[in-house]
Amino acid sequence: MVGLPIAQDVFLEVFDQAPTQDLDAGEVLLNAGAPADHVYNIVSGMLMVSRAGGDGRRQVLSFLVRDNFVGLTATDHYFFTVEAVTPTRVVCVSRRALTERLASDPDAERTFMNMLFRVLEDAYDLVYSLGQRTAVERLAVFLLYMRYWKRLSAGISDDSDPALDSVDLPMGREDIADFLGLKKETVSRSLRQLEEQHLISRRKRNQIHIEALEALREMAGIWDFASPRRLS
Amino acid sequence: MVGLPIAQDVFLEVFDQAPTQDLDAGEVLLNAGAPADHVYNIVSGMLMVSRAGGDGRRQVLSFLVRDNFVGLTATDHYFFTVEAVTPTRVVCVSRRALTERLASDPDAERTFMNMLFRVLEDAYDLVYSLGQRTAVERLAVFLLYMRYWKRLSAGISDDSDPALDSVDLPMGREDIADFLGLKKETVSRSLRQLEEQHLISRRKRNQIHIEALEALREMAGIWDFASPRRLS
DNA sequence: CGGCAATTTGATATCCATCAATCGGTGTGG
DNA sequence: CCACACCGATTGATGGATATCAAATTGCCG
Repeated sequence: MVGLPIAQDVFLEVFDQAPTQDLDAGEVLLNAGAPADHVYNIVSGMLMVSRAGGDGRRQVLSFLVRDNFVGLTATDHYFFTVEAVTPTRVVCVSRRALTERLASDPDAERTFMNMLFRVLEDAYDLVYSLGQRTAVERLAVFLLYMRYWKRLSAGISDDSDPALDSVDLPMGREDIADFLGLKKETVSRSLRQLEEQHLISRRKRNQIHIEALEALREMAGIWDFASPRRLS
Repeated sequence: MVGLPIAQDVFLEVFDQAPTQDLDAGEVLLNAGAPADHVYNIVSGMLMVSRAGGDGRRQVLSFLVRDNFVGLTATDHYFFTVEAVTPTRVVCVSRRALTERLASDPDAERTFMNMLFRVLEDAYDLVYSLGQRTAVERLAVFLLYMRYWKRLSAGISDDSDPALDSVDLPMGREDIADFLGLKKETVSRSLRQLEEQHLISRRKRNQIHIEALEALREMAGIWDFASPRRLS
């Protein structure tokens, strides 16, 4: 539905000869309310999925990177908006084509359903964060997710690879805030707080050096999550 | 995975000759960490699904009623706890049996996947509530969900049926609080506030009369949700 | 180098949490 | 049938975390 990390081998075939589409940073891929007739797979870059209330409030539901999947819904209209955070390339497949592929290939269908479960687990992780965790804790979790996404994007298999010591934050503070149920000022202050505790440091505004990974994990309380494997 | 409103016709067959199990109020059906070898379907009563952090914090993920489905995960261990809110009867099927049924019946599999999407939409509704809405707004949403659940449980098809003017809150204030990311005192005060605005009234402690349905919907902002159909 | 937008920082306000009674139903025993 | 005790809910008083409003600052791009 919203974002599915996908086992490449299963779906490459469907997406292989599909047309690609390039998006600039900030460009909208699809809008809430539009007919949900296509699904997309990310080749490179980063997308942001969000849902807007009628009164200007907005909740960011997820950030998606390479090999994630976006655009599937239970109904025939999207109920979320997807836009590019960085320049992004996607491949585009009609919903029908995907459905047919799944119907004709039980293996693919099984894999697909497992991915749905993973997305659901991610959603519940977010629920736990928003319902139970403090601002600094949410930021700690977020940074670990960014680290994981970087690992995915770069295809790094070794968790202790030094390249993962720093992570970029390509999205604005307000996007982070709307993801974590905070305000942008609070995001700033919480980052500062992590810095003062020497868990992170910053040279450039949007690049975070992780100084104390284990302490950050401690603060994030990742063991309270369904998918700690991905954060550790 | 956590709670799936299920199209009865598709699954009755699997669950038909399955053994039933009765739970008292407060009794635990399954514990986080246990091997995930069974799935359950609710016949009557209400279950509560929750996830506990290592430090005593707890997030209630959902309340489930008749025909909802519980116990499926992507991994081989439950990562949530399920307990009965009211006396509850469930039917119990081994995970293998369900998997086989789904593998052999494309229709069932399709239906099942659609239900997964619905669960996911519910999870994102909760994310929106926790991230963006105030305490009173969350209570308003919660009451509308309770109304919907009552409608499901009682099998009422007409949304304007006067039986739906009142809803029971069989769970304690603390359970509601942990579902909505609040504290029990705030739940009390928010209910009082809804009462003072004449949106609801109370005769018995756990029975809410909905005095102004449309105003309550307004306050809940249900149009900001993925599944407004179910709340209206 | 200068201007602009995003971020950070500061001061204050608000909402919700916390801590502490009190209330009110419910069940039990006299 | 009433008195009492218990437990959850409510209410009250206060505190703390985050939001809000308002500068300053930074860094980026022309």
